[in-house]
Amino acid sequence: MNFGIGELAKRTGVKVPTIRFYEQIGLVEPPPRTEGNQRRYGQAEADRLNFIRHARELGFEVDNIRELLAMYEQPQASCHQADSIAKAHLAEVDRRIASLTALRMELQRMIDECGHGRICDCRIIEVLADHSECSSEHVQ
Amino acid sequence: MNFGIGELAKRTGVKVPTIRFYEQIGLVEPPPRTEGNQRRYGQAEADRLNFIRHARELGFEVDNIRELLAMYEQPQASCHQADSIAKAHLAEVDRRIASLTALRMELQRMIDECGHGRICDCRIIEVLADHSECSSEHVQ
DNA sequence: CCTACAACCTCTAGCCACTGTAGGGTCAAG
DNA sequence: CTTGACCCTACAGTGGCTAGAGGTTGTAGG
Repeated sequence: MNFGIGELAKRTGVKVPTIRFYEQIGLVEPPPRTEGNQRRYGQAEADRLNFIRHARELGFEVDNIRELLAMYEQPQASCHQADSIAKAHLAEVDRRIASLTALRMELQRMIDECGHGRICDCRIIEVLADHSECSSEHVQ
Repeated sequence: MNFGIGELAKRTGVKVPTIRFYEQIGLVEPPPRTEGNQRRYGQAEADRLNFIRHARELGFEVDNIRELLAMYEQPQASCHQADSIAKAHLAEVDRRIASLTALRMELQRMIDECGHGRICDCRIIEVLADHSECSSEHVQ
C-alpha cells in the first residue's frame, strides 16, 4: 500500500519516465515523498494510472483523458459528457480507418502492377511521381 | 521556368514553411538565389516536390522518401528496393488498420452499452477503469 | 522616383506524447 | 559498511511540421 515509482510502473505498464511526465503535465497529482525525496504511491494512484493507460491505448488524447478522469472521480454526475467524448473519438477512428483503407488500396495497386524490372518501368515510382495515376483521393 | 517559393507552393500544394523545412533537413536541394537572396525554382523542383508530397500523403516516412527519391532519379536501376519499401509500408498500414478496427469495436461496444445515466453505472468509464472488461487486446 | 504592400528572408519556439541521457542521490539486503 | 538496484532533476531529442517576430526584397501604381 506504499510503494515507489518502479513498482507503480510494474503494476500499470506505464514506464517510469512517462509517470513523471504525467505528473509534470498535471495528469496525475504529485504524490507524497519519502524523507529522501522519493515518490510514494498507493493503490488509488495505480487505479488512476491504469485508467489513463487504458484510455491512451484506446487512442484518447490527453485533454480528453483529463475530462474522463474527472468523471471517473465524480461517480454521481451524468455520463452524457463521457458518451459524447467517446462518440467523437469513434468518429475520428472511423475517419482514420477510411483514410488508411484508401491508402492501402493505392499501395496494393502500386505493388501489384510493379513488374520488378527497372525503375523507369516501375509503377511504384511512376504513381508517386504522378498524382493523376491515383484511383482515389487520399489525404491522410 | 524560374519562380519563387510561393509559386512553387501553389504548384505543389506544399506550404512555404514546409518547403523551407524540407530544404533544411536535406530532402530537397538548396536552390539558386536571386541577388536579393530569394530562392528561385524550376519545373524539376516542382516535380520532385510533387513526388515528395504524394509519398507523404501515402504515409511514407521521410527516410523512406529519401530512398524513393534517389530511385526516382536513377531510372536505370532495379526497382527491387522500391518494391520492398512499398511492401513494408503496406504491412505497416495493415497493422494500423487492424489495430484501429479493434479499437473501433471496443469503442462501439462501450457506447452501445452506456445507459446514459450516472457515471457510476456508465460502461464507458467502467471499461476504461478495468482492462479485463475488454473483449480483445489492443495496443495502438 | 516614391510609396505601399505582398512576398520573401532568418531565427527561434511550439506542437504532441513521450523517450533518452547526464550526473548525481537514496534505499535495502548482506 | 558496502554494493547495487533504484530513484532524483534537468534538459535535449524524436517526427513532421507550424507559428511568430522582426527585418528585407520585389513589383505595381501614381
